[in-house]
Amino acid sequence: MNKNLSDKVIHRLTLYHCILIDYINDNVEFISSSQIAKLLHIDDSQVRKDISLLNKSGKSRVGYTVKELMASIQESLGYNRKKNAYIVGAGYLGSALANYGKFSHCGLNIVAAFDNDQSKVGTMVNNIAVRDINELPEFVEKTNIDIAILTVPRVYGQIATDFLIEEAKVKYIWNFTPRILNVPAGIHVWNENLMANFIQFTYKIK
Amino acid sequence: MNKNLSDKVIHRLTLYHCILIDYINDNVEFISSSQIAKLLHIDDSQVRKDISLLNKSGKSRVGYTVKELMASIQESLGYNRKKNAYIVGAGYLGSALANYGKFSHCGLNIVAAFDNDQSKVGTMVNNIAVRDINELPEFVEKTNIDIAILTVPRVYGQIATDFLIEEAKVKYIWNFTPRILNVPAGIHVWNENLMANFIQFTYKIK
DNA sequence: TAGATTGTTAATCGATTAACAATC
DNA sequence: TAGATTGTTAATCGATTAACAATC
Repeated sequence: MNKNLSDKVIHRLTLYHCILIDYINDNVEFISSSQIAKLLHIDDSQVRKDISLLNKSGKSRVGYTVKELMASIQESLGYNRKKNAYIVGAGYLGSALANYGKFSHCGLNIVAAFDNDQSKVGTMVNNIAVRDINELPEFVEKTNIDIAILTVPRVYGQIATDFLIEEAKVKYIWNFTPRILNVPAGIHVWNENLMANFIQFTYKIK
Repeated sequence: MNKNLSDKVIHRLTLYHCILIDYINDNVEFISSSQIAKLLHIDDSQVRKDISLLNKSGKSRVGYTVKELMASIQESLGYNRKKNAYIVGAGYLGSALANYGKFSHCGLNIVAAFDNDQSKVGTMVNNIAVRDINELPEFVEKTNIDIAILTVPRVYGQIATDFLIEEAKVKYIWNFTPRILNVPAGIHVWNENLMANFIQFTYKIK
């Protein structure tokens, strides 16, 4: 649909979506911009502006229809579009992600996991087989999957990235390692840097 | 130190810090603003401006001293300040976080984990004891820890939050549940919403 | 010296907020 | 009707980028 939403708008829309899930669960039919704004500690006119970008309209005196608004956000942001991916690094974090059953709600489908530790190869995590990292090129050749979830230890972050680019034609890397990956143009990296985030979170403490 | 850095500046400084770790490991003595900027795909004058906020100065023709710059960021952002916290919800994700040994690098010290599942209570994850959630109020009374890492299933997110606020005087919640928590003013929530982030990450795909 | 890099100001750009007419 | 809420414009605010003198 509309592919011109800014990163900030997209981010807020995902938060609105979270709130809408609760409203659906509570069987509430309508929601107002000020209700959303209050939960997120933002301005209500911003909420209305974001929603107007979806070409969705609300009702005066009533607000927005919860179900319609949720469907609209899902449609615009691609919640229902299936995105196949594989995990690289089947350690604690990789396994936790593999065991997180709810990723299907945002269209993420984890198809396989890879590791170089032979004691892990052949095991299963939540019905996902852990395979030898050397099988990755062949796997990608067959499946054309280009999203990697990178959960290797920090020291292997760049080496694994180089391997993914050269041998597995990766295009999207969801990076859980606490480092900045050096990648050529055209490869998209999203950093999920827990340590950095924690610093930001607790910056003001004490 | 300087407590007036904006969220955006703090975020970029944490990324610079990641890069500096690599430079230290590679025994490189100096780094220029354009080297940092290139890795992060941002403007080099922005890097210089951010660093100038630390009251740090570089050397013309040479750049910044890697060690000094890293120490300065750590000092300003509180990497070395110890922050005790406990985990609420010892499931896969909670356990993965407990097993993540490197949190000490950003000053995070996970002291305990709590769960309501009696089959988990009494077990250990990475030398951290899993305790009964009902022991939490007493534990907080003794330790005065006010940072909670919330890794319960989505449905228990708000209930657990209410409990933490009312019974455990929590002030900071690192929220890993995919929902918006309803909290009174004065309680700080940092959302680590993996599903929302994945949507944002893959928005432009296809 | 010539050349590379910082530090900083001014210009630009984008995002948020305020305000209010239109609507039901 | 009176009142609450949307939709949208204009005003404000903040963040990024461009430019360049100063430095070594």
